[in-house]
Amino acid sequence: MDQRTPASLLPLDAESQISRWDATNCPVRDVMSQISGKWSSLLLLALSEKPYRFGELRRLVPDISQRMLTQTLRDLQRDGYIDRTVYPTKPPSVEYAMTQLGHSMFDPLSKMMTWAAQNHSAVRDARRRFDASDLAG
Amino acid sequence: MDQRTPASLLPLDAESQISRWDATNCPVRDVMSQISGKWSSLLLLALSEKPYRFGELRRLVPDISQRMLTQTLRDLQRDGYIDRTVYPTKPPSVEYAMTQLGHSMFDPLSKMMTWAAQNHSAVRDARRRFDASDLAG
DNA sequence: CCGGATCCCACACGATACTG
DNA sequence: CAGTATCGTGTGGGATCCGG
Repeated sequence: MDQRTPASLLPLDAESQISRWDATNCPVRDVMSQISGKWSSLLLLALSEKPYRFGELRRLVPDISQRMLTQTLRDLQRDGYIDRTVYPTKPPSVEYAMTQLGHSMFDPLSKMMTWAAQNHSAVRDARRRFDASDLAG
Repeated sequence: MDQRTPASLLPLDAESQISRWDATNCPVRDVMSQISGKWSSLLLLALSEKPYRFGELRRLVPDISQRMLTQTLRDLQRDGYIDRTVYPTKPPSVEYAMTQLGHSMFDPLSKMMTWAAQNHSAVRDARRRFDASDLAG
């Protein structure tokens, strides 16, 4: 099925690799903790298509609060995934656009999201089975 | 089962897609919220190689607490990514092994982890630049 | 050896009101 | 329009002790 041992990173001599990934020294967690926020992936999905303005993003993701929209966009900008451009028009408008780094990151991320969408029912089934069988014990 | 065109999922007609992904109705977040836990990806990385016992995993990820190791393994089992087998030996031993579903999920996940490891420095640079320039203002 | 039970805290996230 | 400021909460996660 899948060829494991991705490019290089995971030669998976686990004893020598994983043991060094403590909390303060793990690049994977350092990078992914941002992406795995509640709204990051959805905003990246939107911006992977084309740039959007603040209000547009707000309408695209209706159940996000202004606070979290601002904060998530700021964090994504901080990590270099998106650019923020202010146009000093009469009512000011701000446009967010995905950077090159953001696109290169969204490529594998979108595959994760696709997998999640396609296998959602399988995961839900596994959960129901687990809850039904093992919980009473 | 998936009424919402997840197959193509990302043709990114955002107006018609994202707006429906509210908190209670988003398969992507439902699946990924588990994976994006602090320890899930590391344990999946270890188990993608070969099965491990509880104590072995504990030694592989030294800074994890027993509580979180137990809980994370339980959640991964619940979602169908790993199997748990108890051998009733004198001191009981428990082995965890990745399932087929787990391997199919780890394939895109490992690509995300590879990207994170390879682009860690770029992200860190972006952060330093952002903190230096924008924070004072 | 493999956990469960309990206590506790930090922080992500939400709701609301206010500003340039 | 595009944010900031403040307050409150749920929960992911750590430390520790207890049990089969």
